[in-house]
Amino acid sequence: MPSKIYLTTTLPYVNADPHIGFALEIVTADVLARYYRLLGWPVFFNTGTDEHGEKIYRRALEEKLSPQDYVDIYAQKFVQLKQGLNLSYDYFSRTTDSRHVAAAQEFWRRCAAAGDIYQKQYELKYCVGCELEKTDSELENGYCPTHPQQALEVIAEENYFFRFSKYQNQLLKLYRKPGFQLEAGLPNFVVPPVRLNEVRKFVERGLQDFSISRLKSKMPWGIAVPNDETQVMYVWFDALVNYISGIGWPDELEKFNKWWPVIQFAGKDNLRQQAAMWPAMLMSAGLPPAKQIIVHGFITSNGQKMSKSLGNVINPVKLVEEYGTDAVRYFLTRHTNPFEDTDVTLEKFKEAYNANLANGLGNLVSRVMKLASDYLSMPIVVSRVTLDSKGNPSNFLVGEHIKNYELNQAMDEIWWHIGRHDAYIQETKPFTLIKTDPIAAREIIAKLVQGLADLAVCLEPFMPATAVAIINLIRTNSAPTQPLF
RNA sequence: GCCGGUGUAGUUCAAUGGUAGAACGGGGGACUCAUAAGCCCUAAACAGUGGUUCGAUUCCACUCAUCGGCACCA
Repeated sequence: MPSKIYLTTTLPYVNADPHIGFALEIVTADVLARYYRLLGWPVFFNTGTDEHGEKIYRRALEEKLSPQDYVDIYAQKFVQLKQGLNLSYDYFSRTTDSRHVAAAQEFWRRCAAAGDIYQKQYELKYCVGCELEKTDSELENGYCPTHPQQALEVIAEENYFFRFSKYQNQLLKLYRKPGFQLEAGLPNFVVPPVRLNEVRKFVERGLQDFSISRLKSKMPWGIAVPNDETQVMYVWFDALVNYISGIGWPDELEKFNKWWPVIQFAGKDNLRQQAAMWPAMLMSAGLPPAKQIIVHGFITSNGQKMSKSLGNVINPVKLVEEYGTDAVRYFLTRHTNPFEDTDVTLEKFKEAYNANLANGLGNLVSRVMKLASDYLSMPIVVSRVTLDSKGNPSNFLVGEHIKNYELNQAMDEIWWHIGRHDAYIQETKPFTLIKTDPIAAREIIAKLVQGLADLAVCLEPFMPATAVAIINLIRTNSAPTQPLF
């Protein structure tokens, strides 16, 4: 069993406000980070922002800002999530940081030294109507869907390419190897299995080398290619390197070696880049691939992708402002599917909030602590998390679900215990018993308080501030002065 | 077109070769420590058609529906 863990999210692209889908990803990673810290593991948790590339360059021009000013403003919105979502990451990687830039260039040199970078004509299709480059997947019958009358211009440009094709067999071998926290010996470099299968099928079909640079004269907003003034790195190549630059590569090798390899969280739209292209790049640079990649689904709303025009956008920052950090963390961890798409509406959020936070957890804390503060003369001394000889928590009410990234099931278990506490109060009626048998009643109340403390420990990775609030009430033997939710 | 996933109560999910469980929501009841909260009871579902089998929701085939992948948008 490893004694340390390095976790990272993908770096969101800063061409828009933080999306609820990214909030899901980073909260999931945060729960894992907090959970392993609770077990006493050294944890390094990385996140950040992806700040180069054409889209950002264009957005900056549109907003009449320099690209650097633009990304500074937008990166700030992502930095603010730390407080809003109570995130415990250790490092925030910005791909415009000078250290990252230097690392990306060194990474390029390593790949080049391995003979995996070469120059080639890259043909791109350009729609004059849109004034945009088009990819094949955007076209319908070879024409731009919005300008089907106009033929596309084909522009050839000299780019650098990465020898992806060379790594097909090594990737397939990687997909067969058991990964982390393996179950029944199954390969799990990518979780869930359906996504591992998807990327394996993709690689089996054969790999084409991909372009990793752009002409600087057309798109200057990127990291300079070493020894070529005319080219900048394509944003993908640069951004992925943050997973190693964030832990000191290449300058602080001791730190790098301590943490690498990484456990990555990513959306399903990122599968190919994260699980095929990036491992191949690492192999080329002579570095081991990631330990595991956890792939989550999307959050939809009323069955559709969120979009401004549909008016179904759920903004995580606004949700936090209205309902509080832990309510949002609660919802994202319990009421979403860890691996599939989840439909989220404000109605569902409110329903879950009322049923499970206000009427469930919040009410239970009130009723138990009211009993305790009324009838116990001093605070109950409660135990925090305790570990057995194997390093597993022994008073933790949640089984293997967190390790398996099934946060919703872990939360279901916790809420089952909350329900048991309510039922126990109903069965034993300490509020009546206190009049006839105060000793027995106080024992029941003390038991309830300890139960609350156990719940607080379990909740700590998911809802850290709530866990602290519960423990503080227990320590001072007092009922909440205002509702928790 | 090719490949893969899914289809179970109003909703979100679960289980199982011997006729299905939970949560939320709905309906009813007794109580009162608590945030008119909680507890108890209750109505409510296996997409369709065939096949294998003593017996299928569970296995197989097909149909229908639905979601995803099939490379340079990050």
